[in-house]
Amino acid sequence: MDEKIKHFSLAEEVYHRLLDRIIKGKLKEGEKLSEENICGIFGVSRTPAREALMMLCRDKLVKRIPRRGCFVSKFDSEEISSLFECRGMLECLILEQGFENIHRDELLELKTDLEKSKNKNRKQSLEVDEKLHELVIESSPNKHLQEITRQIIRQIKPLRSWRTFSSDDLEKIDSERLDIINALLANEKKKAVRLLHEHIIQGSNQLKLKT
Amino acid sequence: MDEKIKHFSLAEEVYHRLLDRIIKGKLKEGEKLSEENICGIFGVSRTPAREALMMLCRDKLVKRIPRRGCFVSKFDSEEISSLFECRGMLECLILEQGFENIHRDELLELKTDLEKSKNKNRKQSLEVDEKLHELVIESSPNKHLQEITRQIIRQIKPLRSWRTFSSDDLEKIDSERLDIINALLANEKKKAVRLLHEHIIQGSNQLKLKT
DNA sequence: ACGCTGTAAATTGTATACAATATACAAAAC
DNA sequence: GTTTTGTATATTGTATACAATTTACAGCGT
Repeated sequence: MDEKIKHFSLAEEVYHRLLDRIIKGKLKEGEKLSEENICGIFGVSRTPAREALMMLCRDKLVKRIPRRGCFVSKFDSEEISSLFECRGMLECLILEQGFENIHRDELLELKTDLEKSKNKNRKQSLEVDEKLHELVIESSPNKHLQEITRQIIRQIKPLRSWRTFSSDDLEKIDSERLDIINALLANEKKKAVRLLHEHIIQGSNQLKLKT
Repeated sequence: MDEKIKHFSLAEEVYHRLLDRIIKGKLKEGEKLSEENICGIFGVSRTPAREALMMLCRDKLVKRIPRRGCFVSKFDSEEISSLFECRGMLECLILEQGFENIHRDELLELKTDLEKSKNKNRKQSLEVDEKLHELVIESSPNKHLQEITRQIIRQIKPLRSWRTFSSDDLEKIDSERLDIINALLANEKKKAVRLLHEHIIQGSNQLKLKT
């Protein structure tokens, strides 16, 4: 499925494929990523392998220790809190300012998707989640604020795969999302911001239970 | 002056020296940074030169166009506004939450520095500015929010060197800073936040005049 | 004079070879 | 048995060689 995307360079291709593995949890936190290994897996030389690792370091998904190598980033409970709090602050800041810019039609579409995905597979649920937050982010007129918010979310992504959710959890999360969408549709700004914040912190708490 | 710092690798050393040149405006916006040139200047091979360029891309100070090379980032008037607005939002968000955490003693020290640097050289003025904003940033209990705020500021740094300020401008900026410090010392939170925001937007406007 | 085309030069992307350092493990000292 | 130390191995950091692509420019035609 990644095959369709044509990359400019091998480095980019290796980067995207490693990124995918990290996000999907196939590479676990703390795992060593040696350059030779990557060369072997993807059939490239060390140069693009190294560059791919540097890009993952930029995303904070990999940590490089000089002369010792690269490791999939590890997050303790405190850092998870910190990341989600930061995300919460940014998204709420955006929503407070961009509330009026959210398109009702996309919101309604999302609501339909959400109702369809209810009681369905987890993948669809994640897609709806991403769309909802992306809709919020896009409401900001400030591209840089958008970018750093996406950056924080990218950092959080792998965490979700390291945790399995109960169907109860999933249902609760879905209903939180529905509430947010409804508040947005009803033009209830303050409520929407509050719910969005609670939803994000809630996500943090569920992840921390596992750790 | 950079010589004192011992770096782990050549790549890091080249990175820091290029960074310095960009921030000081010795490398102008849009300028081509070919790998061979960098090799020649710093006496290293292409590998560390390339890696240094990648690090500058991470900082958004350099833009890489595939198969065409790297160029010092260029900012149009709109992007400058956007960057400063983003910075303003982040610093104000931090100050609103971290107001109580700002140390009075460091603030008083800074005030002394500011009064000493008044009517002195521009370099000292810049140092006071950095300290003030760093003091605000450190007041946030959230390390990630701190980091992304510093990231935005780093992106803005070169802009200042591309503009020469009149002594009137400098005096005005200094007085703005003093007002902020006084508001912080007087525990006038709302006023401090408002002044901080105005100060940052003011900085943006002064830069845009040139562009 | 202007624009097109093709070839040569220059530059980036990739692979590989070499150097410096860290890791692992075995032997010796306690 | 534990710790230390030295050597071999493995891995990262750096340099260089090769491939692919872009850029520059001369030559040609109109």
